[in-house]
Amino acid sequence: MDVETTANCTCLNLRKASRAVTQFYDEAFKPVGLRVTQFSLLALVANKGPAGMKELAKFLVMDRTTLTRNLKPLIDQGFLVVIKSDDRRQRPIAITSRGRNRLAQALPLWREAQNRVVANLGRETWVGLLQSLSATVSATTHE
Amino acid sequence: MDVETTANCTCLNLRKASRAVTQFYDEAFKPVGLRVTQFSLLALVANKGPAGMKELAKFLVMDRTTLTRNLKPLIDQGFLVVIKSDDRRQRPIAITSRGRNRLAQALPLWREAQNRVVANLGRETWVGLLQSLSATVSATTHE
DNA sequence: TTAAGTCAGGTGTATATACACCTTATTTTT
DNA sequence: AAAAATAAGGTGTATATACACCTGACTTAA
Repeated sequence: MDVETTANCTCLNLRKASRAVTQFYDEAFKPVGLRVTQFSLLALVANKGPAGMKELAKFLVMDRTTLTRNLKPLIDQGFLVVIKSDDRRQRPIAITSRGRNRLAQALPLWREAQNRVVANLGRETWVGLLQSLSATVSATTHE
Repeated sequence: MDVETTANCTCLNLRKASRAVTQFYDEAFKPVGLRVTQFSLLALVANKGPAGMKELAKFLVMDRTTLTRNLKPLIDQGFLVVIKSDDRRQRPIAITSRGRNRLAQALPLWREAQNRVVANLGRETWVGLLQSLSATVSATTHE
C-alpha cells in the first residue's frame, strides 16, 4: 500500500466511504423522512439531555455554524427546541416529545441498517474500523 | 463495543472522522487555494486521462449531479475543461496545463499532510483503516 | 424506419459543511 | 465601575451532497 499515491489519500477514501455509507443509511431512513445526520442529532440530544451548541459541535467535530444549519430543519419540524439558560449567551438544545416519537420510529430502521453493515463487514472488521476511525479523529484534531 | 448503541453508528463515526480529516487536509492546502475535494478531482482526472462524468462519479461513489457541481469551480478557474467526444452525449473532462501546474504545487502539501496522518496513526493502523474503508464501500454499495 | 427505450448529462431545491465577520453576554483587568 | 478580553451564537457566502425532474443523443424494436 503506497502512502504517496494520491489514490490512497486518507481523506479521499474516508469521504468516499462516508458517501457510500450515508447513502445506505439515508435509504434505510426514508420511511420516517429523516436523514442519518438528523437521526444522529436527535439521538445525541436525546441522550446528552439539553446541551449547549458548542458542546454538541465539539463532540461531533463539526463547525459550530454547521450545527446551527443542521438544527434548523429539526427545529422547524418541532423535533428539537431551543430552551432558556441562566447564562443568556447559551441557547441549549432539547428534544421534544414529537422528537422522541420520531426517534422511536427511526430506531428500528437504524438497527436494521447498522446490523446489515456489521454483518456484511464482519464483526471483527467493524470493531477495527470503529477503532481506527476514533484514532483518526485523534490524529487529526488539535487540543 | 455495542453494535446497538447509536453512539457507535457506523455512519456517524465515519462522517465525524471525515470532517476531522477534511479539516486537516483543507488546512494543509490553504497555501495553494484548493480544497481536498478539488485536489482529489484534479489528481483523478490527471491520472485517468480524459474521462466521462459517469465513470468519474462511479469511481468516487458520488452522485453524478454532485460531480457536476464539484467540477464547476475547477472549470471556472481553468484547471479542467470539457472536451468533445464522438458520442455527443458524453462531455469528457480533461486537465489543462494550468490545472497540472496547480496540481504540481499542491502535491508536496498533500504528501506532507498524508505523511503526518500516517505517522500519527501508525502505518499498520493506517493500512488497516484503508482496507476497512474499501470493504465498507463494498458492503454498502449495490450496482 | 420510425417509435420506444435507454443513456449521458444538466437544473431546481434542500440539506451539509465551514470560513469570515458580526452581535450580545459574561468575565477579567485596570 | 468602566474598559478590555473572552465566550456563545448567528448570518453571508461558497462549496459538497443528492433527489426529482428535464433535455438531448444514441440504440433497439415494431
